[in-house]
Amino acid sequence: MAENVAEVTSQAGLPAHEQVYRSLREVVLFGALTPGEPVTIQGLVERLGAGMTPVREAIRRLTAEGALQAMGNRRIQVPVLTAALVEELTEVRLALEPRLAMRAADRANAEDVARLAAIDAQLDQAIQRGDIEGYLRENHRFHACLNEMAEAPIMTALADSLWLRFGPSLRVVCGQVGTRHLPDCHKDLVRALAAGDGAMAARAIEEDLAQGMDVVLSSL
Amino acid sequence: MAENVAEVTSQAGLPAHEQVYRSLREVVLFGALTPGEPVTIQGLVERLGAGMTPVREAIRRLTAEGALQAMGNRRIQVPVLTAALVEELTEVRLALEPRLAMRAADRANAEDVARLAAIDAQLDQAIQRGDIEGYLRENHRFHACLNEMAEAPIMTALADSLWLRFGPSLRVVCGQVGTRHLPDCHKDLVRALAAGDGAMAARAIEEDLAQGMDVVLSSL
DNA sequence: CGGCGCAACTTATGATCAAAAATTGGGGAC
DNA sequence: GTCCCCAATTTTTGATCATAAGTTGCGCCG
Repeated sequence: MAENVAEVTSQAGLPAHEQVYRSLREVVLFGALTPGEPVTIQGLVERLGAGMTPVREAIRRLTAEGALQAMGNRRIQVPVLTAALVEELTEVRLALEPRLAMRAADRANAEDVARLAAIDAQLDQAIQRGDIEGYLRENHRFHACLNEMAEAPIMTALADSLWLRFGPSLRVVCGQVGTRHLPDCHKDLVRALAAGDGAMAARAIEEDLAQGMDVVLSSL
Repeated sequence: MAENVAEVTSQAGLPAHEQVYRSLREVVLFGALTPGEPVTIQGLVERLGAGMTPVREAIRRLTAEGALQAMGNRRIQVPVLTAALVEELTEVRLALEPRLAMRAADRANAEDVARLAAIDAQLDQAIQRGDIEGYLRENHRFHACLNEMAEAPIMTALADSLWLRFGPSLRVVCGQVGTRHLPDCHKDLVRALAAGDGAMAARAIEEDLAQGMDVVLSSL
């Protein structure tokens, strides 16, 4: 091993701290780290083949977004969710994401809808395959894409940071229950977007979201 | 000059990057920097008497929270709000803060109410005095205190990060219109909390918030 | 008006010092 | 004699700095 900054993410031209940030973000999002697992600077320095400063900056950034948690005694770990936190996350997501979906419905053109449908198709395949990593990736991509369509940078950023908070737990859940029985109300959503029906889009995302968070909650 | 990390904030025992973060946060929040003003690492190094690494980390953190903005060409500035952004900010705040107020109303005890009332009294004094800095500080403290009472860490963190986004503009506005004519629906809110009336608290905060953001919006 | 060069700033490294955590060994209790 | 708990030591990790190298932007000269 000992290759450079990351597996796939490494893009020349970007500053090292940005590359480290993206790698680490993916790591958190798709569950290479489990909740409670300690994150050490030096560990990342070795793992990513980067210097201390970029790693340090990336960690601070992720910490500010809630993806990592700084313990009092200068140690850092992936946050462990409690039931109360999951409920709060659900409440906030329910406050934000339906709004985003509604805006997206107002703005979506045919090309956008096709893109989403394509992602959803890949998602289905991943589910059929039982490919957890694939499910997590495509599911996130679907929502990220949808949110981006809303053209509401602040809300989108917030929604993204929320995702970082439950990503690791989602991975754990998938490991326990497999990819079947996971929510997928995306079909309704795509239909709603195609029809430009904001209210229906909001309801679809609400359903998807509530189901997803419920699975997380039920796994403690 | 050349004293240590910051005017008031400097607390021994805290890591330097934390101290720098707090100083810089206050600087942004209470308008020592105006929107559009460039933020340089070296400038802060000199201004705060800290090393590069802590400053760098603080900047990344604030950037992740939306308090600062990274231009593509590695330059950093205080974000400039557009009308669209202010509207979005208003929408998100309206989605979050009434909820927080409602929760706060459920939990507030007499002591909490007294604390808020005390802050509000100080706020009134600042307004009478025409003390812009005081107004900004106490106003923020009032809302921060209220949000904390809701015992919803995630929502509180989000609300705080939103505040960082319009803080600088709020300062500009105050400079233009003075401290009179600024919204203050805090009396209603304190009453609602004392009565444990969540709906009323939500309405009060909604009003306060809408008025405040309106002032910001009207100043472009 | 376009291109060159200077100056300011950023990025990144590696060394150094400090603080926690992990480990190990000794002493006492049963 | 064995086991457990505490304390000193070792080791790992974090924080910070000084500095080297690389960019960017701007202004000046042709």
